[in-house]
Amino acid sequence: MKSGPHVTLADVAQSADVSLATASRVLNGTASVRTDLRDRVMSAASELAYAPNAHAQALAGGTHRTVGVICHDVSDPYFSAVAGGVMKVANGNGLLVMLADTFRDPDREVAYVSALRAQRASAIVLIGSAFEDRSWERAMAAELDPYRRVGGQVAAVSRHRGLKVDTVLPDNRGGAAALAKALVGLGHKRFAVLAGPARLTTVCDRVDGFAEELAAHGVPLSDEDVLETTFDRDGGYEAAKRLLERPKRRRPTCVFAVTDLMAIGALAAFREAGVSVPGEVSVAGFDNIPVVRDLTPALTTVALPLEQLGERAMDLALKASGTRPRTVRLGAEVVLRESTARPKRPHRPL
Amino acid sequence: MKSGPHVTLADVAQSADVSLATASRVLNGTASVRTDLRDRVMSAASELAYAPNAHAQALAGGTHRTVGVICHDVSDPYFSAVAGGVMKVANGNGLLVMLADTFRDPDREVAYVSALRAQRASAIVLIGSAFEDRSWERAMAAELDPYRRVGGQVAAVSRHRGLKVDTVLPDNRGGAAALAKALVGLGHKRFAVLAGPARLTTVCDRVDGFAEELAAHGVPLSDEDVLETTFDRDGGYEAAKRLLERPKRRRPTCVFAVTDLMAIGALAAFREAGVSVPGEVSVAGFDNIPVVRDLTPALTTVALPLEQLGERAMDLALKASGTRPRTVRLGAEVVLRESTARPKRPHRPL
DNA sequence: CTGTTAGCGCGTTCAT
DNA sequence: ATGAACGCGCTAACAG
Repeated sequence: MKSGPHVTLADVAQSADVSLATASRVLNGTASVRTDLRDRVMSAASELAYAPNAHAQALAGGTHRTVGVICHDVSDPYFSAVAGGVMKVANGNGLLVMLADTFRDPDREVAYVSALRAQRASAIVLIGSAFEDRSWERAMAAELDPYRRVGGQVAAVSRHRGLKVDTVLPDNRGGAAALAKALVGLGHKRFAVLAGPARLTTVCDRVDGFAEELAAHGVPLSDEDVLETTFDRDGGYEAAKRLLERPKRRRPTCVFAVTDLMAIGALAAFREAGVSVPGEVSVAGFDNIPVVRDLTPALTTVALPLEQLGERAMDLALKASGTRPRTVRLGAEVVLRESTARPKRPHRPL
Repeated sequence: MKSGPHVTLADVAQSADVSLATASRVLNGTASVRTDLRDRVMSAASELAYAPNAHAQALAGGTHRTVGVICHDVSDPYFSAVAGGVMKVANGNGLLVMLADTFRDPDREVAYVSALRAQRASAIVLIGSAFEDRSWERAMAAELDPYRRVGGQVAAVSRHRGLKVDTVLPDNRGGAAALAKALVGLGHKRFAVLAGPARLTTVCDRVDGFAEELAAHGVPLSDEDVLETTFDRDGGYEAAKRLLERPKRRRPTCVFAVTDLMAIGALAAFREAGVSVPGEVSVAGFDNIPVVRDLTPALTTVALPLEQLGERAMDLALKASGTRPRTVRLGAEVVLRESTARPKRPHRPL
């Protein structure tokens, strides 16, 4: 911004005919000041529409009331719900938040941490699943470590392997396992999983938890039954289309999409193809984003306390951590709705 | 943040055995410096994990690379889509954005502008419908005017009566009118409108546009056919419930919810009550948030270019405005889908 | 209770 | 090409 003729504290002080210090004191309520001076300063400030320079305040050792939030994609309901939780407690604590949207670009994520560090944000909250990538972790750590060394707080939602940060951990594994169990209990024996990029820890955890539970029940899940696609609605749509290309007898009776958004895409694909859900195929998602209960059929999913995820993360970031990174685990709960049912033609074991 | 022992430019300079000025020059590429010095500074900086103090930079007259965005509610798909657009172009211009969530509290909105002003944000983008409220407008103007006087850029999405700011204006009125026309064309003669708080300009524009077009076709819309409720999914649900309390013959054949989210709530209420859509009642929304095409029945709505709304607003905020506030109008387009159909039992005029 | 003054970390003239 | 010094706007010691 091409610094216009900003009104400064000095202007206010002069206009009120008091010293700089006095003006500062009344504006900040730091110390008591004679009433008449107080009034003069206040009216001068409002007269001049004075706005303190936060940069100068910060520099002079005043407080930083700003925290940073790094989010994969605000327009994804999952992330925006979590971000909402973060903002709620930030708001409650009188904090300003700088919300960065990385558009799912790992590099941009690192760049933003750097920028937030420059801003001297008092805390940084990382929202979104981490990338399983050595060099990325190294780059991230190179920013985060010095930041924390000078007192910066960091908290993350989801598992970040290499980073030793406070984290709020939804039970991806357990939730997926519980879902698998419920689905097997319904009688399904032939599954497909619509998975996102394997480098995302969230994807791995969910797929693994699901697969292991299936295995525990003696239900196979071959590699070709796990379709990797993009981590969004269109990914789910596309993967479901692929499934539909298979001959009917080789199709699964139940499809687990690792996120609700992907499940929504899958539902759309099935509807277009005239494949009835849950008549011909059951569909389940994960997250329980607000809209899925209003779908037809309402989506079976694993419910995560989305807002809480954000709230707890901000909580962690607000109270200085002691020695080791803390972990807050939040439960996941299977919500059976209409998109899943007993399979029509139960598969016999081969 | 309790200022830890931050690494400063001076530290880097000393460690590299050069002057402060030299260190500054290489780090900013401001001027050419001898290669060996350059290298020494660079490695010292990286060795010490130096992060420039953005506050000091800003204060010293350097550039501000941060803009502010004020958003009603990030977890509402409409706002998050628009916010996504804003972030996209901010990102593209190397800007850091401070995203504030007001949780639909008008006062908080003013408070945030004040904070952003203190941060010397180079631009402020207002996302969300304005409040038709004299004293609110006054308070807002009291912050905005001085801000712009010193070169601050302001842009808003939606109509803000009292504020003379650059604005991106979706065609709420025209879109609603076009929708009304289409619905009348389908044969509907008895409508209900699920409206949000009348103080929101967006609500007014949509309701008025709809009502006027109906009137133009000789279709009445009495006051009791416009149900005021909250501006969210639950509001739509609740209002639809109220509709269902009426005796069947007094029910509308078509319901227009002023936002898609409200329409989703209404759809849920009808489904619960066993009222078929569009069999017994047609439902239409407004906005075309991503998920509505995936509903069953897919929702008829008025499509707004949500991301573009944000993009254009950021564009406006980035290029200094000349004299008078500019207005960018963006069209709205009716998208007929399955949630609307010809009424089963066309009403005869009384 | 009030005013004066010394930095906070950095960009930027000025000399050199 | 490099270095010394000033000032951005403000808070927090220190005097008075």
